Amino acid sequence: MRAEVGAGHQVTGLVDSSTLKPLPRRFYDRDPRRVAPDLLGKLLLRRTTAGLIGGRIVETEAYLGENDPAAHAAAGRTARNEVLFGPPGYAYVYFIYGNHYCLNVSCLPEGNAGCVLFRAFEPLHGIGEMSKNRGLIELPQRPATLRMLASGPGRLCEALAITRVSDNGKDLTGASDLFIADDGFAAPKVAATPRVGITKAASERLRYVIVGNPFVSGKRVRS
DNA sequence: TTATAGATTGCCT
DNA sequence: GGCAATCTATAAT
Repeated sequence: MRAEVGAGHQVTGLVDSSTLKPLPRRFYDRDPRRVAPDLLGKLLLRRTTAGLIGGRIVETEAYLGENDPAAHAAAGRTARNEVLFGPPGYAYVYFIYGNHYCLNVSCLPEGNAGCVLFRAFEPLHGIGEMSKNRGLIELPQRPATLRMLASGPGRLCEALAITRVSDNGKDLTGASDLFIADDGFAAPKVAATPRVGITKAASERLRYVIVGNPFVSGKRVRS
């Protein structure tokens, strides 16, 4: 039997949003292989006119910059990826497969193009608003349908209404509407697995998940 | 200028 | 489990 959703995960409950402050820039001024696992358990949030929406990050991937063949930065600096080469803590949003956006945060100092891809979060705030953004008519009640909100990088962006035009280059550490916060929750157990959906450097274990969390994308988490 | 692969998702069998 | 959708960046003519 699968554990009840939320049990063991929504430990801290819903924190007063006014107390949540963005993680500082220095958090991102490190190797993405450290930033990515450290982001697990943090909150990815957006302030909207309908209130606070988002949830707890449960899955991330590290991309290492120009020397990582799977990274967008591998081709060098272009108009598309220039945010990656800038200072840490900024949103890099790109459009993929003609259908979906993906959200990353730049890491390391200016000139270094490392980043972390956000792949999934556990919905906590604004379930109704995020359902609307995802085009879901009825509010999800069961784990299986709650997973449809933000388990996967494309779904995650749609749930938060993230697009390249509106969010690429946005400072995630400042007073912008999009930010990442620490509410004190600590991920019980973290695992590193191969990255998803890539063909180059596919054997590198640079995908990080909260072990056993039902909101991780894909079918099953390897431990 | 044309071709192709892509850090995905959802619908079909 | 297979594959179409749909568009963009980049490689190939």
